Amino acid sequence: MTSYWLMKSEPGECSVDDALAAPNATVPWVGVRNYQARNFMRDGMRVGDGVLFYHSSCAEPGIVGIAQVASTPYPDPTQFDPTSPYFDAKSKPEEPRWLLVDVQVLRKTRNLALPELRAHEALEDLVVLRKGNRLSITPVEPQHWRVISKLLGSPES
DNA sequence: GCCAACGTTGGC
DNA sequence: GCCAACGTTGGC
Repeated sequence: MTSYWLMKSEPGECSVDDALAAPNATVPWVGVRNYQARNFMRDGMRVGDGVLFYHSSCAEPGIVGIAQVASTPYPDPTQFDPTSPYFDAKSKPEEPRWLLVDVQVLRKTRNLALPELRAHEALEDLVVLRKGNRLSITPVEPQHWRVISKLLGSPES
């Protein structure tokens, strides 16, 4: 059973264009340091799950691409790198605290920005639209995925 | 820069 | 376990 997710990335860190430029349009989703978000990657995601690629902390936050989960979970290497902003001194290689998955961009879309998302009643309960939501990874209900796919103009399941 | 909302930390 | 203080996220 395929699940769907929304994953936030700051375009200054890794934009959808950056991801597209990577080999196989695939990037390791480094830097998640929130347990709930980590647990979604560790326990919830399967290879092939649908991903909405979202730009956050930028001029026009919104959904900018369709992607998929492209690996099973594995340790985020940046947690062991003292020069990385994501370094976590309390995490040991024999017991990694932070896991990630690879994400492959399938296609770039127009920017389906927040005001447009909010304008659709069918997306009222989309987790990322909920007030105070700060989670960088949130599950997406199948009906929300369908609505968003349609808005993005894809021949989508 | 502001601020609401939430997560984490640490004293007790 | 409680909770105040603090830090972070992220839209505006």
